[in-house]
Amino acid sequence: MRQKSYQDIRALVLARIHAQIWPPGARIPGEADLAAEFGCARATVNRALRELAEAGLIERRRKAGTRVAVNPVRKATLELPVVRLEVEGRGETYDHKLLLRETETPPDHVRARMNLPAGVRLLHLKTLHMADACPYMFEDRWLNRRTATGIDAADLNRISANEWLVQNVPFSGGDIAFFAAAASGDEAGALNIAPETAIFVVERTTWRGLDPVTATRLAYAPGYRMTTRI
Amino acid sequence: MRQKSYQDIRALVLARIHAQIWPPGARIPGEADLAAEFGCARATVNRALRELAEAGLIERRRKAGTRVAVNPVRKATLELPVVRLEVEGRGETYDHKLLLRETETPPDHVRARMNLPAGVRLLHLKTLHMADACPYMFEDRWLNRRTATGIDAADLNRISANEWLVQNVPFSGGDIAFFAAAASGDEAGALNIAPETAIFVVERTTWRGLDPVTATRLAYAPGYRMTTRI
DNA sequence: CAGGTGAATATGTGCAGACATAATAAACTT
DNA sequence: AAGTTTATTATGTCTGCACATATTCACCTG
Repeated sequence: MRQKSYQDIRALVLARIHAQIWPPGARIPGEADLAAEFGCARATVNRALRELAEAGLIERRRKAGTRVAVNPVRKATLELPVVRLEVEGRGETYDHKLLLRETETPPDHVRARMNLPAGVRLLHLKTLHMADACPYMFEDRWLNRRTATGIDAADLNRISANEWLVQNVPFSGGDIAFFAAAASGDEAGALNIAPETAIFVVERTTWRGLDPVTATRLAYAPGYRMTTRI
Repeated sequence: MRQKSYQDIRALVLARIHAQIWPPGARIPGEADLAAEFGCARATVNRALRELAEAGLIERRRKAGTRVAVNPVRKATLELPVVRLEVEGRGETYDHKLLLRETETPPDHVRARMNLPAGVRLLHLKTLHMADACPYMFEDRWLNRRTATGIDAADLNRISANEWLVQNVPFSGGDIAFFAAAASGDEAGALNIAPETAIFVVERTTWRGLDPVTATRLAYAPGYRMTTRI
């Protein structure tokens, strides 16, 4: 290891933390010191430490220095791909059925989530996503035509609303919630399971600036596991 | 905005993507060009674009250049703090009860998750975590004494195993799964709910190098929502 | 025309130096 | 002694330059 990369430095620092040479809470040498010790530029040390800080393993503050995190808040990154790619990524064939497409007045909890005034009418979609011809996920979506312009011209039997949106309506942010619920009659019927079965639910609201784009409730068929590594 | 920071550049590029000046799939100018246009160093542009790439909004390849992602795989980062901090962070008072502490032979599925040979005996812990004196989460944990050395000396009535581990056994990685399940008798009893109620479950296995440290199943009380923003 | 080869090019990373900024510690004042 | 100002210091970031590396594309060759 003649020339040291920032990844090498990161690994070296991580090793010392794991070996408890620098135990939790301890202050580690400054960037300049480490650069001198490892024989590289301070910028290189900086990048290594910055990444470790982003991962929650160390805490950095100006003047105060860098210390090993006492309660390392592990950050898990979940990838939220388009459903089709998620299914195809596992080698299964994807398909979807549009079950409902109506303009309706949304229930209050949806209206509240989207921060819209009373009386608005939204496009309501219900879609069943399938993997290898088996029910995979039931999607209940409310769409704001003001931000999702062009949705009425889309052929949602060919391309799912999910996919149409990511490709056509760039959004700036969103809220996501994951929880467990007992399957509603609607969901049980679509997924072909008994009502009240425990299912994994994802609720997502996306925004374009301050304007809501869409609010969705994704009900996954029993057995679904969302996984990641840290 | 006399001097431009990498955050400014990032925002400028993001704005062009949102405004569809650079639509999905389009190739954007090279770093050198952008640096010239924005009047900053290439390194600054590089950092801005690197962060956007990490967020999944653009895709970069050497020689091929940078293009706007067609299917932006949104990455949600979940913070997984120690239970106590999660509860206290919401202004509730935390408490926990150690319900079981035995050395036992783990069931096969646990043994498989931890990649351990048949016949091993592990420390088995059951803990009920509470928020404002109400059952909050039931934790079923199996611990490997080889990696979690010192656990037998810990006073797990004062500090939860969860917290003892993060502070004493640095781990190098782990697998996490989130899913919904019907509450088992054990879980229903501890959480004081009806059996078969839909609950949110997190299963985590952590490793130190190639050696397993612990395998846990966290069963959250009904109503629990794991949330984040993207 | 198939297939290999090498030049061209965009990103990836390293370095040294400089200044900016935040937070602490020390000095000073009232 | 308490509060305020000032100096110090470690991290944060920018610049300009250099070289590394992965691809692509054009070209050559059989």
